[in-house]
Amino acid sequence: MPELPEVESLRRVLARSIVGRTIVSVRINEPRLRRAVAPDFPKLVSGRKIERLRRRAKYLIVDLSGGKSMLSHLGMSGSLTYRDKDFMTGQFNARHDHIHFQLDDGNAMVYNDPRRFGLLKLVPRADLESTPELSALGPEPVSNAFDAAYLARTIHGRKAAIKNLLMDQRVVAGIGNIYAAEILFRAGVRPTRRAGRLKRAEIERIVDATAPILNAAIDGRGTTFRSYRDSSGRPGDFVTRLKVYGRAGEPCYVCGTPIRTTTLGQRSSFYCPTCQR
DNA sequence: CTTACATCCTGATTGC
DNA sequence: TGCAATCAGGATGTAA
Repeated sequence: MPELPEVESLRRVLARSIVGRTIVSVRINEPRLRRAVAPDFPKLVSGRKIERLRRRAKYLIVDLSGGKSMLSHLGMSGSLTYRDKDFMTGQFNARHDHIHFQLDDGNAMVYNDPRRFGLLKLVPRADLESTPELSALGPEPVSNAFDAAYLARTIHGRKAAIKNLLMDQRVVAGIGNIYAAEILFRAGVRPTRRAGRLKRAEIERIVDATAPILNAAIDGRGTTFRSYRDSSGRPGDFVTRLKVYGRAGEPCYVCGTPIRTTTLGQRSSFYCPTCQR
């Protein structure tokens, strides 16, 4: 379920505990994720030191000693949690704990994913940019590369709904269903609008709304709508600041009009029919 | 190239 | 209460 803010929050919290640690062993309980984890994964990861944690879009990249990086994506229901050997022992439901990373300080990191839509693979660091998962990604939404000129050029002539294109990782990388809804509310643009018909001013408002929404979500350590937890098991706070997502029928905070819901690209969409045109 | 849609899978919630 | 239908933060592969 994680979008960019959840993965970034995870990266920041997890980094404090695991950077500098060495992975002494890896146990695979269930290799069948969206694609199967390679059988030689444990052998190749064991003995490697964790040098750095990075994020690209919704991917977490764990740089290991020896020149390889672990590329991970949490899919809809994945989580990477830090298990303190003294503090958290026995407090977790171990169901769906698919991959267990034993660290040299006695603590552990566990990949848990009920729906198994996630990804864990090892990639030579030099090949990261060309690996299929990352090679076609659009710009980071919180970066200078994502500006009005870029977005205007990219969606020019497109007939798809703007919300679907904001969630298209090739257009801009890291936005999912929750934050697409929130960004469009802040921009005052209805999610169903055909992207190619947007005026320049509307495109500018979308771009201008993006970084504040995502940064505020990161500050709140992400959104816990149903089950997201950060690496320490703590829920995110941004749910209390959602303006439209999950608020069908409730009054718009700006104008009081009931929030509406509709379906776009098989995902539910929320918007204020008054504030968003 | 673009768009629409099914599909992978389990669990929580909703509706009758 | 019980059970079935519906929905869930995502990405991809196929077809049109």
